[in-house]
Amino acid sequence: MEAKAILQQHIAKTAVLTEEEFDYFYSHFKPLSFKKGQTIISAGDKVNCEYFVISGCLKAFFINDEIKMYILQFAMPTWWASDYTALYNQTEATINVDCISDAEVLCLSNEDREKLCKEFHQVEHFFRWRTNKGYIASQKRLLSFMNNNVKVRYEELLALYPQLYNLVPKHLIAAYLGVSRETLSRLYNS
Amino acid sequence: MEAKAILQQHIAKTAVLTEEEFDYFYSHFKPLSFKKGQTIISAGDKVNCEYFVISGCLKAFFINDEIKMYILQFAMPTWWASDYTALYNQTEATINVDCISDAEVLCLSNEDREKLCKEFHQVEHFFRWRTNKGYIASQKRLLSFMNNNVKVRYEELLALYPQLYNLVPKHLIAAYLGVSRETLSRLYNS
DNA sequence: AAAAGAATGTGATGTAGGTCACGTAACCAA
DNA sequence: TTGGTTACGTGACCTACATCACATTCTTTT
Repeated sequence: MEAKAILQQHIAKTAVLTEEEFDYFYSHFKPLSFKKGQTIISAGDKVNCEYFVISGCLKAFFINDEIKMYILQFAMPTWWASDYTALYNQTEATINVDCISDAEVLCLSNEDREKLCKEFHQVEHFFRWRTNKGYIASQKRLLSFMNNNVKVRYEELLALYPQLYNLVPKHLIAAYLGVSRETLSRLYNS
Repeated sequence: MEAKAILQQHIAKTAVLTEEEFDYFYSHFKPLSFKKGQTIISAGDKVNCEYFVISGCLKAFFINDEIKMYILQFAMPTWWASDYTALYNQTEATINVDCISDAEVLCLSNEDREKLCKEFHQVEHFFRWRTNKGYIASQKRLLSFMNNNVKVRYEELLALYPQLYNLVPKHLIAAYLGVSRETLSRLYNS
């Protein structure tokens, strides 16, 4: 399936748009292809867009002073990714986004999103719903962080996204769970 | 200032409503008063409403099997609180909400929110913006959890909400930070 | 096919924070 | 005012996970 149809199906779950309206909506998205390892957003950048994943897998991550990486999100097909703090506040990126595998994405600028939200009530509805989903997921992850040890969190993650196990190197899973790769390695070899 | 004016001012920052529209909007909110210690949502409840705080302070928290409490959110005036997972998925509450001090709130049902979002594009806009704020804050807290030790998180929290220091007992601050009260106590006595 | 670079496994040792136990002070409620 | 509950402090000890160091794959690149 091509990009347009994937986006259309994704949107149709929450918003009702005519073919014409969707065509217009879609015309604001810019298709981009990236190779494995390529960077989409670097800390320090001006952030203008958010990215809808068509194929492949991205990661959104933070690097601290001691050069340790923490992964905020893996973005698989039909997921969205960006540095939303930077995007909404028009500040410099503190979050990086790059490609775990070759990836195709659709890029939507902040201004275009806001414009489309204003023009179509249904588009605004869609984005409210999407953010809501994200918010709920984020709260759940936070709770799991406070409440569960690494082992439980690891099992939770694999139960939720079994694809990750083969797709993503273990040290990135560790970076998502917020533990050292050594600890994770010991964990599942027992 | 009374409840209506507080809500109006809060909404006006992101949504444009005429006086009449706002009156209609406001008519869907039910004012409620609670005493310190009273419960608003208990785990297991059916959750129908979200709550906008006019005065006082609420906490939204989770209790695990070992009867340990983790606080997801303190809700101060002009903040919203509920068990959003339960509210949106129409499932039983897993999160509790209760009153840290006497509190006045405005209660809005899930159906009314959705109805108002449908009727007024501007209301939908407001709720998108609100959830967005929440999402960004939640991501930030998650990152701080992974990246910072308790001491830094404690200082971060007090810098962000200095009122909490006097308003909220220390063991609740500990429950928000996800540490034992003993550790927190040792921390700020050094 | 060789060389270089990632990714992973595993031991030894360090440490932040948890748990348990007990004491004191503050705050209600009758 | 007295007894009970809640908040807070502090010592002794324990544990999950981090860090460092080095060995062993597995993957690219040339």
